[in-house]
Amino acid sequence: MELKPVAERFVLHWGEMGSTWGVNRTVAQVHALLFIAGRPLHAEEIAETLGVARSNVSMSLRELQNWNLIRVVHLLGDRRDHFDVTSDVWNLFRTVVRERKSREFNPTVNVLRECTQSPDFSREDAGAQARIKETLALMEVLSTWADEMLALKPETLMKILKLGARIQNLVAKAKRTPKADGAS
Amino acid sequence: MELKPVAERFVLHWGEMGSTWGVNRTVAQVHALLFIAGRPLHAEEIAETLGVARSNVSMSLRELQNWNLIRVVHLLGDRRDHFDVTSDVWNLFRTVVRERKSREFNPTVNVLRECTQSPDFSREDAGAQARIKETLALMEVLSTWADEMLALKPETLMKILKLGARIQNLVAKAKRTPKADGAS
DNA sequence: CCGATATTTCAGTACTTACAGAAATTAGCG
DNA sequence: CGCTAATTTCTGTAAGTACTGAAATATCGG
Repeated sequence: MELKPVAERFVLHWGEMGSTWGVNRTVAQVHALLFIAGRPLHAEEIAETLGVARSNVSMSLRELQNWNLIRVVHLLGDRRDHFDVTSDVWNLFRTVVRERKSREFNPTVNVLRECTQSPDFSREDAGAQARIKETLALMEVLSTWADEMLALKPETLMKILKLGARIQNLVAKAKRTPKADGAS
Repeated sequence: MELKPVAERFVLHWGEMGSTWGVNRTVAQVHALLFIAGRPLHAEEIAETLGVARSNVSMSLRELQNWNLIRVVHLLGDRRDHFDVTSDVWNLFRTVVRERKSREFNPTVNVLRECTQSPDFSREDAGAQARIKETLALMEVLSTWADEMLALKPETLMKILKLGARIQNLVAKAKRTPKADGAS
């Protein structure tokens, strides 16, 4: 497949960002290619288009599957696996956030919990104890909040995002008239 | 400086997470050590405690300064630079989010903008054009939202976080009675 | 069940990044 | 202005990661 100029730019940029996003260049490029192609591609076609080894594509596809970003599909009369990525950016966004949370956030919450529950915890300096507790408390609030936001319908979430900082007015109002927050 | 068991666990864990957070092990360990110590440390003390080369600490401290996570302080009668990290977890959180946004998010927003404005953009498949535009639109909404949230006072932000998914009730109510969202 | 095609695994190599130790530079102090 | 302590920069090496090409395995059609 020949990429048109903007598609090529997109794929190359996605690849460059990969390292800051925690995946390698090829993985990010494969993802970008599938996203821009808008139809399922087979490994051979991906390898040719990106100019990387077939085996490298195989590994990258597996990695993308671990991220829940792609799925295998089959076309009638074609034995080859084809790979499809969601073209819904909301879905993409939510999957990435969910995965990164579980890789970059949850492990630390767990360790901090273990730290505070350890019999050795009381032997630490008072200040250190306090900072660990505060860190854990903030992370737990953020974790719960993120899970709840991820569970909302995209339209609802979008409304909240677009409201932006004006949200504070609603929160302030809710405080004055507690009934306003309803029950969940 | 001898680390007590929980502090050691904390520092080692922070170091292990470093790679998923986009910094190397030593950088994350130095940060963890300063955070847990709760007082400014000089490079020599850091190197000894962590068991790494003095020069490595120097590079790591520079990196942490690039992240706006530490600052140099001086003690009376001591020529050496001492390094202090904010012990306020809210500050830490906001700095990290701000920095990661500017490294992992903003560059892509810029490239996508350039893509859509390129004269070659119209030559792409209609579907590809649409997906790039949608991606850009979502990222711009998220970007604005994040900047606004980062600008709020911690107490306000905390209230919003604690409200969690119940926020949608306020948003729904605001829609029914538009005055409720006030003006900003 | 055989042959052809598709896919995965593996071993070696190239590339990148992290690190130590030495050398060079900077900054205070007498 | 020279001496000493502190810090940074530099160079080589080690460790880690990504990638290729080949070999092994699996899958499907006939």
